Amino acid sequence: MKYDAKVLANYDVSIAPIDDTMLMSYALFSGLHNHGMDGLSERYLGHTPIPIKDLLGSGKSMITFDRVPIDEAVKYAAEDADITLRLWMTLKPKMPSARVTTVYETLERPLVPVLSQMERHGIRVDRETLSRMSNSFAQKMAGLEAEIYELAGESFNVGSPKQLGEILFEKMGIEGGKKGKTGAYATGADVLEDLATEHELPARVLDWRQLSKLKSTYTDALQEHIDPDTGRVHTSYVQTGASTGRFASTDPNLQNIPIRTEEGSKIREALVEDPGKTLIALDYSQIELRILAHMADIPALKQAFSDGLDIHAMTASEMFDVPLDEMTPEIRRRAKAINFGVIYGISGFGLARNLRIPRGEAQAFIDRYFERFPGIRTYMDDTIAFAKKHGHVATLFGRKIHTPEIAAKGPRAGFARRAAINAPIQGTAADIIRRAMIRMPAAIAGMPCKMLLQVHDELLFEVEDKAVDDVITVARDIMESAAKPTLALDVPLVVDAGKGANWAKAH
DNA sequence: CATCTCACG
DNA sequence: ACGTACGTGAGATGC
Repeated sequence: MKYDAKVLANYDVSIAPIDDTMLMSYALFSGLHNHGMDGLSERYLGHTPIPIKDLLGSGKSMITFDRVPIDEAVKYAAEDADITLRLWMTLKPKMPSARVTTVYETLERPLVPVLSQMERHGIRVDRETLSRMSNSFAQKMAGLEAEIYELAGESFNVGSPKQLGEILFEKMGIEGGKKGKTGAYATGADVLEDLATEHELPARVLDWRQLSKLKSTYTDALQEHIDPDTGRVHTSYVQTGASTGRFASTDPNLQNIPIRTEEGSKIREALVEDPGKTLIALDYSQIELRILAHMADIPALKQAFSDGLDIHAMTASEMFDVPLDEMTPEIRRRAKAINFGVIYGISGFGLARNLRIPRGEAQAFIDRYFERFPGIRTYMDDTIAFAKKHGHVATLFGRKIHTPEIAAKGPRAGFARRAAINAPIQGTAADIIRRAMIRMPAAIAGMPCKMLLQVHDELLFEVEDKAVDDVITVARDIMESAAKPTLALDVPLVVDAGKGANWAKAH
């Protein structure tokens, strides 16, 4: 429905009320299968729809729908409408559960016009900034390539993991090359970082890879996504994109714009305000840990959030018996890794790899954590037991995430258990920001302000300069109270705000 | 088209 | 004994 709503909006047509079979399927069956019309048609109607490829072709010779012969277009469009109606008649009676229906009606359906608007607004991208950065990256890469060829004693494709593996582990004879399932040497960043302590070449390759990634995926690709009509980039959110309730962002993905490294975060300087306006970024502080503290009912964590303390420092203090005023960055870093690990369904192996410590040590940390916060283990055990009994887990809003592999044997069971532990936490956070987004248009109605982007725990707005502080006040209030009145969380939700001429400055 | 790699929360 | 942190999308390579 979102796609159709956007097409119709070009002709000033709006539609209400709506139903959407894709969203109905998502509310009913997230985690079980995908929710596209073609798949649903095969599953429920036993009918394979005309593939759009048959009309448009693919790749370079692909045509647009307006150039499809009318008789073919009619058959396709009529089938599309017919199947959608038949799917609706099939799925509507499958929604007897009050909770699933509530999720569909309050967290899925109302988002369609909200996301349509955001996608239509798009965000302004400064092509010149990207172009300059692209040239700079290209120069630096060329310099690195020369060094790499010199160190290797020959030229090769640095971007080919296969060729790089052969250079490192065969030609140069570096020890410790490990081949994966497919017989290729592993050359991921973890591997190269280890080698880089002893060898120049892998260190240079790591630098090259970072630049290559930034250039191809961001500075170059983003320019190609600038709409010539609007001068802006219009992402597409896939409302059913993640099983947990999060969205996916595609064409381009604006939910993975770099920020973690200094080089990378400069990309955000190219995502800019319209003249006379300002970008505002509001993000939830530690929302998943807050939800964990509430769901697992951990008094110490809840108290720390209520008191506005540094949660990772508090965890470290509790775990390692270090007073807060004697906390060191290294101890805090370890506690932070453990806190994140808990959200992901912690394992000794995973924590050991993340912290680069022996597995036994990591396991000792985890044991200690469970000792100090026994509610965490109870939450994990209860969640897995629930998943085994019901075949799904749920968010605090009642969103179901099905866990069909929870009964599997072997390594798949481990994946399923960790996913089951994570899903209610990640999913509840997703539900909360969805609620904020749904309430936002009414809250900012009349203000010279547009909501542009969502990045899982963050919303980005474009606001006329004079209204910046008012919008921050209003939008923050909507976000911080988004769980209410459905949920009475034992922890406060806190939203940090920033503003600036571009996305980097707004952070 | 599968695989590897790497960007984000 | 084995293989593991959760959720995503996209570009380049190579078959």
